[in-house]
Amino acid sequence: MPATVSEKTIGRLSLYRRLLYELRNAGEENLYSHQLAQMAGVTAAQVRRDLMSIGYSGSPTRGYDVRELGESIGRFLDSPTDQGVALVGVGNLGRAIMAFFAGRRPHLRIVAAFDTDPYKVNRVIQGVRCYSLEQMPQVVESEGIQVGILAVPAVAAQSAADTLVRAGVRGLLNFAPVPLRVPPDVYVEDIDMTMSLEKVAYFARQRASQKELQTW
Amino acid sequence: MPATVSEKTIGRLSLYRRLLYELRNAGEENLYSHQLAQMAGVTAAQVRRDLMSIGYSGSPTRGYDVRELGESIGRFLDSPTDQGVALVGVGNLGRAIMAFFAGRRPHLRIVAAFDTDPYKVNRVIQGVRCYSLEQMPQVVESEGIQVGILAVPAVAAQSAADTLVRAGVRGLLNFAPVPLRVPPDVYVEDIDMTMSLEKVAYFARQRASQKELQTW
DNA sequence: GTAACGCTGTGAATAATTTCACAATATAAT
DNA sequence: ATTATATTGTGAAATTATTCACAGCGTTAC
Ligand SMILES: NC(=O)c1ccc[n+]([C@@H]2O[C@H](COP(=O)([O-])OP(=O)(O)OC[C@H]3O[C@@H](n4cnc5c(N)ncnc54)[C@H](O)[C@@H]3O)[C@@H](O)[C@H]2O)c1
Ligand SMILES: NC(=O)c1ccc[n+]([C@@H]2O[C@H](COP(=O)([O-])OP(=O)(O)OC[C@H]3O[C@@H](n4cnc5c(N)ncnc54)[C@H](O)[C@@H]3O)[C@@H](O)[C@H]2O)c1
Repeated sequence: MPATVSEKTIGRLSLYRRLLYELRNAGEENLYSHQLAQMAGVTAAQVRRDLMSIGYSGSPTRGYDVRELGESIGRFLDSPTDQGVALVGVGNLGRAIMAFFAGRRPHLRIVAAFDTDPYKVNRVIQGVRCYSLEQMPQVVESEGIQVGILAVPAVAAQSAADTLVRAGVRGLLNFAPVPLRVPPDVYVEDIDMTMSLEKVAYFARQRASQKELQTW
Repeated sequence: MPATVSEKTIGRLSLYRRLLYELRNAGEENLYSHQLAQMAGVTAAQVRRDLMSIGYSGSPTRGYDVRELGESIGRFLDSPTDQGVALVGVGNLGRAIMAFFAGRRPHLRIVAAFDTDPYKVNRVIQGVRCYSLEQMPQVVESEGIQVGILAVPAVAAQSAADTLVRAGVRGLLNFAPVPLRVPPDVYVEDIDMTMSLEKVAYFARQRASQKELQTW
C-alpha cells in the first residue's frame, strides 16, 4: 500500500466507485478486474494496480464483492466527516452546477454560494443560500468549508481564489479559463472547456484524415 | 518535429495560445519561455519542449514574438477550414455551454443543437438553431460537423454518441458521467465533474492534514 | 571588432505511469 | 482428497512524460 497515491489513480477510483454503485443497483454481487476495466475504459492490470492503493483484496475465483469494494473505495476517498463545498459565482454555469450536485452526494455537498450580484444575495437557490462576498470568511469558517468551486468571470477568479484560500479553503475546482496562483498547500483542479474542445477538434480532424488515408 | 504530438502537449498548446492572445491584447510583443511557463503553471523546459512540436523558433535574445508564436500555434492546432460543432442536450448545462462558446472562436463554433424536448426543437438559442434528433444525420452531413458535445442525461449519452458517430462525427466532448463505447477512430474527451470534485476533496483533505502535522 | 550575456533547442537523464507476465491461490468439479 | 481452472496481487519491464544541463547563438555594450 503506497504512502501517496497519484492524482490519476484517485480519479479512477472515483470512477470505479460510481460504476460499482450502478452495478449494485442493478443487482450484481461480484465482478472481475477485467469487467470493471472494460466499463471504465482501462486495462485490467490498471484496475488491479489502482486497487492496491486501498487495501481491499478480491478472490481469485469470485473476483471482487461489488458492495464491499465500493465501500472500501469510499472509506479511502471520503472524509470520515461530511465535507462542505462553497460555490462562488451563481451565473449560467454556477446554477447548472448547483442543479447537478443538488442531493447527489450527501458527503460532499454545496453548502453555501457566493455572488456579488445583489439580486442573488440572500436568495436560496437549489436549496443553497447565496451570500455576499463579504460574508465569505465567516461562512467558510463556521461551515468548516475546505473545498471551493470557482464559476466567476475570468477577471474575478484570482481574487475570489485568494479570498477562499485566506478563509481556509484547501482545494479549488476552477472553471474560469485562468491559471490560478495559490500557495503550495492548496490543490487546484482546472476544468478548461475551451482547451478540451480544442483538443477534441484537433484529434477529430486527425482521425478524419487517417480515415481518408485508409481508403487509399 | 515529432510525427505525433501527445494529448497533453496539445492541451498545453491550446492554453499557451490563449495566454499569448491575452498578452497581445495587453500590448506585449516578446516573451521568454520562463514567462509563458510561469503564466501557464509549468516549467520553462516544458514550454520549450512543447514548442518543438510546432516548428516555430524563438531568438536567444528576444525570446518569442507574441503574435507570431500565437499564429504559429493556431496554424498547428486549427483546421484550415472552419470546424462546426454539434451540441446534443439543451438543458441547464447545454445552455450554459452555448452561452459560453457563443461568439468566442469563429473557427470552432457550435452550429447546431439537438434535443428531444419538442418545446426546444426549432427554437433559436444563443443564435443556434435547435433540431430534433431525427434531423441529426442530415444536419451533421450538410454542415460537415466533425465534433460533438454531449450534454444529455446519462442514460441517453451512449445512444446520442452512436447517432453522432454514425452521422460522421470523429470527436466527442462528453459531459455525461458515463464512459462511452466508440470505435477506435473516434476521439473522446470526458469532463467528469463528479470525479474532479472528489479529487479536489481528497487532496484538499490531505493538504489540510499536512498543515496540522506541520504545526506539530 | 569582439567580449559578455542569457536565452533557445535538444540529447540525455530522470521520473512517473502503464503493461507484462507469472507465482500464489480460492473455488468448483469429480 | 485431488485436480483443473481462471483470477488475483505484484515484481519487473516497457513506455511515456518531464526535467536537467549545456552547446550554440543572436544581440547588446563597449
Ligand atoms: N457557461 C459555461 O458553460 C462555461 C464554460 C466554461 C467556462 N466557464 C467559465 O465559468 C465562469 C462563469 O461562467 P458563466 O457562464 O456562469 O458566467 P456568468 O456571467 O453567467 O456568471 C458569472 C457570475 O459570477 C458573478 N460574479 C461576478 N464577479 C464576481 C465576484 N467577484 N465574486 C463572486 N461572483 C461574481 C456574477 O454576478 C454572475 O452571477 C467564467 O469564468 C467562464 O469563463 C463557463
Ligand atoms: N448541470 C451540470 O452542471 C452538469 C455537471 C456535470 C455533468 N452534467 C451532465 O450533463 C448532462 C446534462 O446535464 P443537465 O444538467 O444539463 O441536464 P438537464 O436535464 O438540465 O438537460 C438535459 C437535456 O437533454 C435533453 N435530452 C434528454 N434526452 C435526450 C436525448 N436522447 N437526445 C437529446 N437530448 C435529450 C433534455 O430534453 C434536456 O434538455 C447530464 O448527463 C449530467 O449528468 C451536468
